Amino acid sequence: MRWSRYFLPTMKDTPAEAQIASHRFMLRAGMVRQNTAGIYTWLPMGLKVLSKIADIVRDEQARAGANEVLMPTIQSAELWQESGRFDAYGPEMLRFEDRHGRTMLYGPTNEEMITDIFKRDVQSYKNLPMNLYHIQWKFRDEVRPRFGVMRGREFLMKDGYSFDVDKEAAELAYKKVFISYLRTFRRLGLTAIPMQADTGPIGGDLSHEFLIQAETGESEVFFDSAISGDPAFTEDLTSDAELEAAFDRLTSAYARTDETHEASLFDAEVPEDRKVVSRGVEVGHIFYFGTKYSEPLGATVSNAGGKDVPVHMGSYGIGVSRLVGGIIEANHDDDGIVWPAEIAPFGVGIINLKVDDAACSAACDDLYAQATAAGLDPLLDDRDMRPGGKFADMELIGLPWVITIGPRGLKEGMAELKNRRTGEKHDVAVADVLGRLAAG
RNA sequence: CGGGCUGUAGCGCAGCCUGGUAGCGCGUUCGUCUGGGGGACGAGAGGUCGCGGGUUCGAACCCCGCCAGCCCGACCA
Repeated sequence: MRWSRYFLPTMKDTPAEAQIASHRFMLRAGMVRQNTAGIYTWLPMGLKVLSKIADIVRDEQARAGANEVLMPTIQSAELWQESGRFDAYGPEMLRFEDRHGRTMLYGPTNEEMITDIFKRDVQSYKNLPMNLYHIQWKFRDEVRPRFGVMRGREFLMKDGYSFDVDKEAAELAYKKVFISYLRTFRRLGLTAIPMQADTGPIGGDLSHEFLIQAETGESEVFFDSAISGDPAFTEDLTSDAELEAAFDRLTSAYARTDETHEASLFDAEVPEDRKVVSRGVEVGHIFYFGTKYSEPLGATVSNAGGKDVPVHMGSYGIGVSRLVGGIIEANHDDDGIVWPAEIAPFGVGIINLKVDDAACSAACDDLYAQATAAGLDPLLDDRDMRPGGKFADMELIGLPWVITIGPRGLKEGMAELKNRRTGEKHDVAVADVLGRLAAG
């Protein structure tokens, strides 16, 4: 992409409303614009990152055996009245009427709807286990939206739902998702620590939240530092036995948010030098809730004995749009964002220091073509601007690598290659720069 | 939803107290000089001063009402 043809409006000043780093940088780097409290438009570069995150989530859902569907944002109130949640869910749920006077709502979650979908077409345990998910916009009318996309009212979420014939099978499904989340977050460049959670308005009796550490996190977190060294964070587990063992290790160690924290237990279970007290951003939340929805909504299957039983369900959320902010919270410096490679909006930035110098522009165009051919997805800054602004903008948007070409170095056939994260700079022959980049 | 604050050009802000020609920096347009970390000079464009009402000869400014946004708290993926 050539910057001159890309809608990437950067800002030098920080809008007054942005308080935290991720919000500031997302506005300054031209990723989002706020429309009204807690509701944002995603501009091209922000959307690109959002899509990359969603694609990684999809990829990992597929690996875990889940099927993607797409349910609507707008729901009828009827199913919610059947489940009893229409009255139980507070004013956070946006309700309204259509022209016929039917009560509608903008879905804050989809348990009822997926249960209804399921029950129409699945009648036998032979079709189980089943895990269906979608990635869809949700709306929760938060009293006080803040922190940009980290706590908006409209947000993109992956929500998945598992269906099993009994509690034992359902718990295995839960554990599989638990482990798959570790891998998903790892690919996003994050260590998300699973913590024992309250089950909240979704309901149920087994629940974990996944939190990444960040100064600006909304929850206070307490955990045993030994957890983050567990091999389950870095290794892939294949057998059910390995998976269950990892689940047991991770869930038996102390890791709680302020909601469930018990100081006496923390003191008793965790040696002083392994105690971590910090803040975290919740990026995932999983629940096992048994037959809470299948019973009232009549979602039953025939079991092996020929008897109809309500399905055991779990639901599994990942805050996709929130992750964009969360990843920036965990990956930035004073100058801007520092993207993890896999979700960086472009693989490399190329700065043309002097666009009206024919040789310089030719060298940049050539390098741009090569980088494109190599699948690096480069962003070429071909704007007629002074160097200072270009450097500052490039740091702000945080691409992992930046190649700078200017007339001065070009006389010697040299370009500069800079690593955004480490700040290391090297003068490299233009002909070798992509090879050097590939070598790390 | 309690408490506090703010709405003036795309962004950041001054002006309001003490009513009288709407300003500054950045950005933006054109030109010239520039060109390795947000440059200089010159010339422009851009504003129903959040909305409605009131007071007044006259309101960005004073008064009343409303709306929106932000911060702290409670709440939340």
